[in-house]
Amino acid sequence: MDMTVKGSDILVHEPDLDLDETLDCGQAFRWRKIASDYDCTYTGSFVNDKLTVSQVKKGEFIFHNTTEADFLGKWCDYFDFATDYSELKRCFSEDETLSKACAFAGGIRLLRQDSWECLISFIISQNNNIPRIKGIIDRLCDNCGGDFPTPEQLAQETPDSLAYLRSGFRAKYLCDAASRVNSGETDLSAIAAAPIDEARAALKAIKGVGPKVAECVLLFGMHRVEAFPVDVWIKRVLAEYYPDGFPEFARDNAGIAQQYLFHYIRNLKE
DNA sequence: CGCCAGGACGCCC
DNA sequence: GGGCGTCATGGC
Repeated sequence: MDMTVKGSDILVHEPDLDLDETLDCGQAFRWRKIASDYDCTYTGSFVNDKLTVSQVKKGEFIFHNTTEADFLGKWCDYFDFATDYSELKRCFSEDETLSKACAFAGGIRLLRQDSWECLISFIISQNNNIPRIKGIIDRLCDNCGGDFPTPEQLAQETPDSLAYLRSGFRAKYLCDAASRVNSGETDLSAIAAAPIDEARAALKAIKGVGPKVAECVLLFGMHRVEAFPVDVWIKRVLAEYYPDGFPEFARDNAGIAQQYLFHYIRNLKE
């Protein structure tokens, strides 16, 4: 990645990024495509820091109204620009299916998201579809003036007071998660640094957090790239292409491989 | 209309 | 420990 400052914008060159593939692949739910004269433009947030970012053409981006300090201190990390995805894809391409998945959507990057927002978002995601997940999270943030609620804010709610979310049976899970995080009973920073099995167990102590949601929080919210969320789509990939198990060589970055595979299988028409 | 969704829980055996 | 019905809601 290289960057140059141009007025109030930051121009970025990064071949291993595609905004559509990265911001609309089911890892984050608060990015919205807006009309623009560029290839595509998205507006969204990291915690409560807003950003509008455009893809001018393949591999070329504009981070609008961003200072160099903001870019280097925040967005550079969020987009995981320090990681060499070309090297990762070369490694993955040893496997035939992974090779196809990387070729299909080579511009996916694993965003380094906020653990609290991820926890809440993926509790909402269970047995749900992506458009409706986005809608519920929209209503949650609209209720907080456009920002994502803090643990303290959400801990004051009850399943009844969250009825406006229309999140169904998940509302009671949101309340349990908020209560535990707000009280300190669940320490997300400590979990992020804990051995992976210990971290899994601590997350699953929260009501409504099972194996799948725990893996998503570890992967997307704590950047534990060895975490491997298995949903209905990945189950299909494993059954169809990996009857003898997922390749050992990709295990340390299984979560990133999972992102390529998830996007690949979901968009494969036949 | 019926089937499904980036699942987890509670109960049963 | 594994299998199955249930849980709200709405996208398609």
